[in-house]
Parts: sequence; C-alpha cells; structure tokens
Amino acid sequence: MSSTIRDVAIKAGVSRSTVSKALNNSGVVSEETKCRVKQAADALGYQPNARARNFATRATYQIAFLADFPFDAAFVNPHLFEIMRGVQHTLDKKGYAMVMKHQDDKQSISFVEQAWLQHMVDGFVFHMSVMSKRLSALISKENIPHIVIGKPNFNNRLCWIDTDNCLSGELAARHLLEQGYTDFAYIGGRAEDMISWRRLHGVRQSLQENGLNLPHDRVLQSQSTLADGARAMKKLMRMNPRPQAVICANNPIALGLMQALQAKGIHVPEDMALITFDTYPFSMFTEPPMTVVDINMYDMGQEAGRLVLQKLKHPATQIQTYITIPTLVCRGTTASLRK
Amino acid sequence: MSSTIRDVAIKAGVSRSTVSKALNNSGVVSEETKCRVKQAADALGYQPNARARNFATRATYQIAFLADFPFDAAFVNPHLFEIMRGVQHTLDKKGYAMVMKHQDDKQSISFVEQAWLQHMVDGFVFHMSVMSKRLSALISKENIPHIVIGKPNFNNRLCWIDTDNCLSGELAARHLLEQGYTDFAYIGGRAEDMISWRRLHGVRQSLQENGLNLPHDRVLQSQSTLADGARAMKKLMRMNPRPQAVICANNPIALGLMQALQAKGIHVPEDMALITFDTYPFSMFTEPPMTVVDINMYDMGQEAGRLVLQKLKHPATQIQTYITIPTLVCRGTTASLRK
DNA sequence: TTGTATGCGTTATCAG
DNA sequence: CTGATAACGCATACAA
Repeated sequence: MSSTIRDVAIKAGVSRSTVSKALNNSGVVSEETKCRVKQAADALGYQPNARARNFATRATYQIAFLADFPFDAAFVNPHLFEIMRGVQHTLDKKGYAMVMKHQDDKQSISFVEQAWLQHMVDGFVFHMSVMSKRLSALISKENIPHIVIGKPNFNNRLCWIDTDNCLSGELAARHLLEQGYTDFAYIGGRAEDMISWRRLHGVRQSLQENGLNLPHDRVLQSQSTLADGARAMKKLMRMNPRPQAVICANNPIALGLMQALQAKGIHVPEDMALITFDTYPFSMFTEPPMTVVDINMYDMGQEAGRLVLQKLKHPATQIQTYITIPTLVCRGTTASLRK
Repeated sequence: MSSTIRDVAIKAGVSRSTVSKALNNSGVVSEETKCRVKQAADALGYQPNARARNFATRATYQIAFLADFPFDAAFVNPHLFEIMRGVQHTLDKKGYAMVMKHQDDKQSISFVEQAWLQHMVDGFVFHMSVMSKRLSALISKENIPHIVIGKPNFNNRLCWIDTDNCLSGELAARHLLEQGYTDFAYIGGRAEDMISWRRLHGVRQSLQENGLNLPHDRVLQSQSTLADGARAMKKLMRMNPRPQAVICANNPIALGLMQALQAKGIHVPEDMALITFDTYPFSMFTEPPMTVVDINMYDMGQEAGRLVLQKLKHPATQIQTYITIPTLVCRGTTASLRK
C-alpha cells in the first residue's frame, strides 16, 4: 500500500496536522520542520490521496463541460473542439480537471441537477446546445458556478461568453474597403442561419460608416453547399455593374463560387475578389488560398475556463458578457487595388 | 445544507447502514424497509454525496483520456474527436465520467504517475500520441488499468486497440475488382506516411489474391495536397494503357486529382474511376461524391471504453488487441463496368 | 433482517 | 509554531 500522511508524520516526528500544513505550504509552520517533513515525504514517496482531500475540502477540483456533441462533431462543429482545448488548458493550469459530457438539451436539466447536488463537480461550462430556460432557472435557483458558451436567446441572468459575428462582418467589409473595393455582393446561408445574418449586418454597418450601402439585389441566399456557390456565380454574372468583391457567409459557398468562377475563366482576385469566414475546412487548400475572417475559439475556451473558476471563487460576481475578437487572415483572394 | 444519509436514517427510523444498503439495492434488506427508506429519501430530497462515496469506496468512477491534442485538432485529427465521443458514451452508460487531458509524450509519464498514485482517476485511455516506452514501463510496473488507442510501435505488454489500414486497402481494391476494374494506379502520401503504405499493402494483397499485381510505375508518391493530386493527373495521362481506376491515399489527393481530371474533360467515373479513404473532409462535397472506405472511430472509442472498464474489473485480463472493421461507402466515383 | 462500530485520509479548529 | 481532536458522509464487516 502507498503511505499516508500518518506515515510521514511518524517518520518526521511530528503530528499529522503539521504534515498537512507543511506540505500545503501554510505560513504558520517553521521552515525547519517544513523541510524535515518534505524530506520524510520524499523518502516515503508520499502522494496525498486526492479522494480523501476532495472529501475533506468539500471540492472535486473538476469542472464539467456539457455539450450536445453531434455525430461527426469534428466536422459538424469543429469550433467545439477548440473551445474544449482552451477550457481544458486553463483549468489544467489552475489545478482543475475537465470532465467531458454529452447531453441533449432535454436530459441536461436532470443531469446537471444530479451532478450538482451529488457534488460530482464544482462547476459547469455549458455549450449553448444544452441550454434552455428551465436549465437557466435551475442554475439561478441553485446558484451553480457556470459559464455559457454562446449568448442565450432568451432573457436570463446567466454568465455567458460569445463571439461577435457582427464584428466579423464588419472586419470583412473593412478589409475590402481598405483594399480599395467599393462594390460588393453578399452570399448568405439559409434564412434561419443567424450567424449569416449577423455577419451581413456587420458588413452593412461597415459600409454605412463609409457612406456606402449594400442594395438588396446584391444579397443572395443559399443552402450553403458547393452547388449553391456555383449557382450564385451565374447570378453574379448577370449583375450590372458586376460586383468587384464577394463576401461569402461560409467556406462551402466560397469554394463553390470560386470553382465556378475559375471554370468560367474569371480570375480571383484580379477579376473578382472573394472573402469568407473561418479558416476551415477549405480556405487554405484552394488556389489561391482564401482571405478569411477567422475566430480564435481556443482563446474563447481559455477565457471561459477563467470565468468559471472566477465564479467559483466569487459566486456573487456580476453577470458576465465577453466578446472575443475575430481576426483577418489576408491570403490570396483579395488584393489591393491601389498600387 | 443538503441532507445526509443520517437525516434519512432518522426520518425512516432506521440506522444509517440500513439506509445505505436500501438505497444501493442490497438484497439483504427487506422490501418493506427499503420502501420506507426510499420514501424518506425522496421526502428529504436526499442525494448521496459523491465525494464521500468516492472516499469510502476507494474509487473515483472516472477515467482519464490522454492525448496530445494538436492545434486545430478537429481538422488535424478529426478521428480523435469521434474516438472521445465513443469512449465518453460507453463510460457514461456504465456510470463513469471521462476526464479529457492534454499531454505531450514527455509530460505524460510524470502526469500519469501522479494522477495514479494520488488516486485521481481509476484508469486511463491513452492515445498513441502520448505513449512511450517509459510510460509503458510505468503502466506495467504499477499495473494501471488502461487501453491504448493505436498499436504501439515497440515491444510492449500494453492493452491496445487499432484500426486495420491494410484491410482498408484490401476493401478498396476488392470493391474496384467487383465492379469489373482490373487496371489500377495508386497515389500515396509522403514516404513516412505509414497509413498510406499500409493501405497500399492491402491493395496489393487484394490484387495478388486475384492473380493481378500493381507495377511500381503505377504507384505515385505525393505530399498529400490538392496540387499534388493535380500533378498526379498528368502522370496518369502519360501511362499506357491509361489506368481504369485510381486509388488515392487520402481526401486531398483525391479532390485535387478529380478537379484536374474534370478540367481536362475527363469524366469520373466513366472515363476513370476513383476511390479514396475517409469520408471527411471533402468526399461528400464533390460532384459526383466520392466512393470511400471509411472507418467508424466512434465504434472504436466505444470499444476502448468497454475494454478499460473490463481491465478495471479484471486487472489480470490478458493483453488485448482489437481491430475495427472499415466499411465501404459506395458513391459516385466508381461504377460497375458489368452492366 | 437490522444495527453497531469502524475505516477511509485529509483538512480545519482550537487549545496549548 | 505545534498537536490533539473533530469533522467530512458513506460503506461495510461483524455482531445481534
């Protein structure tokens, strides 16, 4: 069997409580005995029992990460993985572990209640995919330390953190303006794709600030497939004047459009510039590689980790909102018109 | 404060040990008192304290999942995510939680030692990316319940599970043969890409079984980029006779090749068939969608979860090896020549 | 079938 | 600064 604090105490000739204090670097113990205790602990290869420690300190040093992980999650929602990596990294640095748990939004309420009341974890990181009004109510009622990834679409007192898709749209438009483009088109996703709408909103804001605007006939909708990108190309060709630059709501649209343009002998970016959002899955593989507005989800994960630990320490901290900053990755599908 | 087993005991008018037995459905307690205890527990909203339970039972009901999660892991190694999902699912069903932990192969030894000796988890799932001889030695010495994802490339007594890339290659070739193709080419990855070599090996085996073979000049190497696929196209065109079907070691090569072929006016699959491995990232987006040999990593994750729990129960179980079965997804880039 | 007593290994309180 | 002692809440061997 492995040795306990008791063995160390005997070996060092002190009491168990002194050992505990010494090894936890409590200030109230003399340097001399502290040293003696540590030597004894080393000699015995003493390792504190985490289960006993959790029991005594009434903490698990663990945070649950809850999400509705879809089939083929790495492709359906690659951001989720980066967020988790970020969360795990921060928690790890602070001595906490991250427990990954799949839940759908229905099970999640009963699971959270049980996990919390049974003291299985100290706090939660919730992905929006498991959030609901009822869960929100439970969290408030029980005062559960938490952070939500994604802004809840209902009134709440939750702590949440989200990316700013509107700002992403602004950045995309601003980049094009800086390069000297003035005449744009936007190819969006489905009608219910809120991210696409927010990005469009940001684009419009940027244009307005510069005294420009985006007429309705320059905004196309699509189903976000490669084929939709190709279809959009035909519509773009009919526009008069033809737009100088196209903002695509996502990668598949952009790739489909680009392939169709090139098949027609239209060069990117010389004849028509192109910008989209997110690095993956295609943007870097194309020829030329795409200019994109990217979001560092790892960063957001780290921030989420920090926030949940903060709630742990100061449960009364005010409702938090935090917005991560998207960044522009300028590659080959946009070029300056000013040289 | 929440109520404890003691409160339930008082309320039900029995001893604490009886409550424990009753709630854990021990057979030795009468149905009547069992019922009474459960009513009392419900009335009080009693929830057992997991920390105390872990302490008393000397278990954490947690398994650590260790891997060297790369930057942009969802894209660099999407399989990892599916494996984790599978592991988590199995563990969850059995009342275990999965702790995700990033480690590189150097840190991992000291981390595992500490986590194990401090009783932080009951067992480990190791991805090959964190495995090393020294870690292997530690695991054997301490008799740590574990399963390794991926066959270690050194002598060992570890429990591991891996996919059979050779079998994947066989399946790809067999499918082409069944469709009536007899003249193949193979476009592989880099010289150090073992997966590509194993797949090629499987292809050759399949051909030999059918009295065919793959001459060396029909095997091309590449860097696994889209551009490499396009370059390969030119070499294929120079071959005489021109191969009927091309097996691409991975998605990027296949997409690059297909685009180049189509740009030349060569139709897939009519003029040249094409098969590759893995569904993602491109195979379903192309026109026509690609026929691929896919591997269900979620399955393997589930199996890994099962195995580590088995080791937990029966630490003496023999060294395990398990091979998951790849499956053929027949889509549009191959067609029967026999009709 | 039920109850008693004890162990699990730490941390925390409080008196010295 | 140190030590005795009491939690922490549950499970379990053993006695009744």
